Amino acid sequence: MTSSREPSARMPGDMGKPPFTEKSRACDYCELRNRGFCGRLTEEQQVLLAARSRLATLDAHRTLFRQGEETDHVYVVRSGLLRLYQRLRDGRRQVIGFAKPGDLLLFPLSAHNDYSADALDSAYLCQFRREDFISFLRRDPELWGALAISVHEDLLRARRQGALLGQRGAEPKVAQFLLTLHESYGRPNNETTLVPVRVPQADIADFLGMTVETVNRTLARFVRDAIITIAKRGIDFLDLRRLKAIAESS
Amino acid sequence: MTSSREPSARMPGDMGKPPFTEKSRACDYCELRNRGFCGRLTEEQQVLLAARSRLATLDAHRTLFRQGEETDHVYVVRSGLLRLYQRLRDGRRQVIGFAKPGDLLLFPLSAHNDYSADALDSAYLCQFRREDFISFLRRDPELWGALAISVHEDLLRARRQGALLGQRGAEPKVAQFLLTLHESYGRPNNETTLVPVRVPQADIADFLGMTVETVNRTLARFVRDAIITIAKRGIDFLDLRRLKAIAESS
DNA sequence: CGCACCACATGATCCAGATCAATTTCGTCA
DNA sequence: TGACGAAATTGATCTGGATCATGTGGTGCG
Repeated sequence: MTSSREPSARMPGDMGKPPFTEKSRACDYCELRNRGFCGRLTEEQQVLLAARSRLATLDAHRTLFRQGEETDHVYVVRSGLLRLYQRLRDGRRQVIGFAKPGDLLLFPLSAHNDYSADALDSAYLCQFRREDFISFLRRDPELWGALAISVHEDLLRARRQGALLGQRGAEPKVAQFLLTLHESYGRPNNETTLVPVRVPQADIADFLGMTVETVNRTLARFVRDAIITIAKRGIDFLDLRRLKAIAESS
Repeated sequence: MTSSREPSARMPGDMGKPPFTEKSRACDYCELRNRGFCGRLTEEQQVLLAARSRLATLDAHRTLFRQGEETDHVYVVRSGLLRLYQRLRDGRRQVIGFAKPGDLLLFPLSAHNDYSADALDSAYLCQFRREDFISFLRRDPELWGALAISVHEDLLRARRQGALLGQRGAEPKVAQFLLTLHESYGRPNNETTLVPVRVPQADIADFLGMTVETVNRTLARFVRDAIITIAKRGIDFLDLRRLKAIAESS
C-alpha cells in the first residue's frame, strides 16, 4: 500500500537516508530520538517500542486514517507534515492542526479516531498496533507519563489555538500560523528561512476560521510587504521580526 | 482560610449535606463517585485517594489559584462552578472554560499552573498535594489511565471550543455556551430547567471571543423569543429544542 | 443617606471580513 | 500538448459584530 513514488526530495527533516527496513531499530538513525514523544523515552524504552513498530510510508495527499474509524493503530510522525481535521455536524471542516515530526497521532485509549489525517507532503511514520502500545504502557509505567504529557501538550496547543481563533484580526492569525509552521521546520542550528511545504490556502482558512479569500489577501499583503515569499515549493521567510510583531498585535 | 460565609443555598449538586470533616472518606457521600475523574477509579482507588485528600471550601468570587504560580496542589471539583482563564500576552483575558463537579483541575505533571481559577458560586473541592498525587500514580498504574483520559477529555473539549470560536455567528456561540452550561447542571433523572448560577456576561464574552455588548444583545434576543429567562439567581431554560437548533446552525 | 462603582442594557455608527462573482494559473492526465 | 478541474487571485458589495456613547439599576461603603 501507499507505494513510495516520490523518493526523497521533500523530506524536510532529512535524516541522512538510513537503510530503512520494515522492522527497524530505526531509532538509531532517527533524528527524533530527542524530540516529541520519543524524546521523552529512555533508551531502553525506545528499543522496546521500536521492536514492535512498523515503518509506514505515506505519499502526499494520501489519507492515513479517517475520523470515526476504529483506532487499530497509533503513529509517531518521523518526517513530513500531516493535516488533521474533523468534519463538523454543520458540514464545516475544521482543521485542528498540522502534525510534525515527533508528534503522536491518535489517543491509544480511545476506540475510535476522533479526527482524520492525511499527508500534505509525503511522510514517514512509526506505526504501532494499538493493543501493542497499550501493553507497553502496562508493562512500563514510565511510559504513562510520556503519554499523559504528550496529550497535555496537545491540550495546551489546542488552547493556544482557541485563543487565536477568538481574535478579530486576520493578520495576527495568519502571521501566527506562519510562525508555527516555521517552528515546525526550524532546527536548532539551522537558521533556514525556507519551509518546503505547500499548505493549501483552503486548509489555512479552515484552520483559522476564515475564508480563503481573506487568507489569500492577507498572504498577498505579506508578500507585498516583503515579509515572506511564496514559491512553488514552499514559503520563504524574509522578515521574522515583523511577522512576530504582527502576530503579537491584538 | 476562605471562611465559609455563604452557607448552603447555592450548592447546585446538592448532595444531602453529609457530615463534612477535614479529612473525610467523603467519597461515601459524594455524588461524584461515578462521574468525572473519580468516576473512573475503582472503589479501592477512591479510598486510597480520599485518605490523602483535604476538603477545600471556596467562597464565591474567591481565587483558588493563579496562572504561573507553582502547582503545589491539584483539585477535583465536588460542587460549584469555577471560572478558568488565562491572561494573554496582548493583555486580553481568555476564559478557557468552566469547571463543574467531577472535573480535575491542573495537570499534576506540570510544575506551574497554566491558568487561573476562581469560583463563580461557592464551591467545594477535594485537594491533593501534587507530590502525593504523583506517588499515587506511581503506586497504581491504573490511575495513569484515568489521568490520561481526563486530560484527553479536556483536549476534546478544547477542540470543540476551538471549532465554536471559529464560527462567525454570535447566536450559535451563545446558544452552544448555554447548552453546555445546562448540561453541567443536568442530572440524569432531573429535567430541571433552572441553572442556579449567575455567569457574568463579561466572562461569557471572554469565553466566546466576543464583546459584552454582543453577548448582551444576543441573550436579550433569546429572552425576547422566550427561549430562556434570566432571573436574579439563575437562567431558566424554556425552549431547549430551539436553543439546540440555533446552536447547530452554522 | 448619598456617592461611587460595576454589571447590565441599548442606541448609533463604522469597518473588517464575509459573500458573490469572475478570471487566471497550475497540476494532472489522456 | 491540450484540455479539464482544482486552487489561487482579484474586484465589488454587503453585513454582522466591534466600537463608541450614554443611560440605568443595584450594591457596598463612608
